[in-house]
Amino acid sequence: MPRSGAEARDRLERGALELYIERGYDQTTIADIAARAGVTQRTYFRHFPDKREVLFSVESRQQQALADALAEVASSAPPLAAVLQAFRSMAPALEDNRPLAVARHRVISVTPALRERELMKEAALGAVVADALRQRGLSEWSATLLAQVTTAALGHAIHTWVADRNSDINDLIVQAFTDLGEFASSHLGPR
Amino acid sequence: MPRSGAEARDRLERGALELYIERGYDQTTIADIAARAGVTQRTYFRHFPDKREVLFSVESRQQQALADALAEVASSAPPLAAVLQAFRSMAPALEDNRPLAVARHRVISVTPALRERELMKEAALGAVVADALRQRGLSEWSATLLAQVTTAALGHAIHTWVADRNSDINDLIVQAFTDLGEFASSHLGPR
DNA sequence: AGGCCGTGTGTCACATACTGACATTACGAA
DNA sequence: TTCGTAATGTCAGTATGTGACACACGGCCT
Repeated sequence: MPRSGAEARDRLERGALELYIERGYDQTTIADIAARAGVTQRTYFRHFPDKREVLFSVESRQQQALADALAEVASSAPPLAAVLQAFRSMAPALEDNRPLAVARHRVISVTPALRERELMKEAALGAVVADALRQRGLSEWSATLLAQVTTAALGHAIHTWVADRNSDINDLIVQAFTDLGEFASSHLGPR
Repeated sequence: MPRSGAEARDRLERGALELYIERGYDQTTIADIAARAGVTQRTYFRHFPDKREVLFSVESRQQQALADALAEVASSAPPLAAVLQAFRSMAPALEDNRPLAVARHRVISVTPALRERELMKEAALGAVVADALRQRGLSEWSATLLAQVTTAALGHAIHTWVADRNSDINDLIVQAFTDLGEFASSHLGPR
């Protein structure tokens, strides 16, 4: 009964999120997820490499979107501003499915195994930023440093966003970058 | 043959690192590690909760050391400077067992599962910093933001350090913080 | 229409990570 | 010596993840 395969994958994603929320990640088995989607365990593992990845298909799309956004930023823009602009361009897509993001976060925040994977995805985002910065001529050191730091700031903004139901992700991102600049220049080495 | 328990734990840690390096993480089984340490699988799992944690006993000591260092920094010091000082106080301990750190990094960098765990440990370090900053009166937002960002910078410094055999971790930490301040103030909002 | 082919799926068998329950051994204190 | 405790061993079981092979559906070509 293979019509497209994408449908089964979709059912698996939705079902997994439901089950993880209903009875918790540890109390959910792959067999449960597969059953709810009307497929076999083996089919689950053909769509996702492990039990965690089923929650993170969004991230790969985000990663691609970020790479595209970074490529489109004027090369004349200073590095930090370029990253900020790229991050802000992700805001609409995020706001669009906020409910899903909140649901996902509820599970992830109480499940160490999922938190680990989330950190890995954040690191992947950082790698994308680092690549872009390298292509803009920054040194290996500077590109990686800026990428890691800005990605951490983005992560913090997103975390705050999902925790506070009347907050705007765009504002939070800008706020994070602003505060960052303020702290750095006022407390360490004003230059 | 329970002499102290700590000895077995030690043998497990050393043996695991050896095996992970010799044949790779995926090609190593818990049974292998236990056998090399002269114990049973079950004993391994009494000392470590899973296959990854055996490489990260250093991190918990670092975490404690960082918490202590943060508590000792003069409360008059501005936040970023306080964090920097605490980070620098970890330098000697790091330099002391550099060879071990390099060996560990070799395995971790080529093993996604271990990289994930490493990110988790970095996040734990970030949580310690955030706690300290909250106690210094920073808002939840600022404390977390600064903690995440500075920890990312520290992580970058350490990464560079293990990759370059004639580098000094203390210098790299200072360099990271300096560059951070420079970038932030010169490219975003000079204040 | 009929036959071919590729992709998604089911089935089976298996290695390995982890866990709970209970028995056993070493070592130190009384 | 005896007793108690902490570390270990043993056993049985569940769950994750993987390889090999067979089957089914749908499109394509002639």
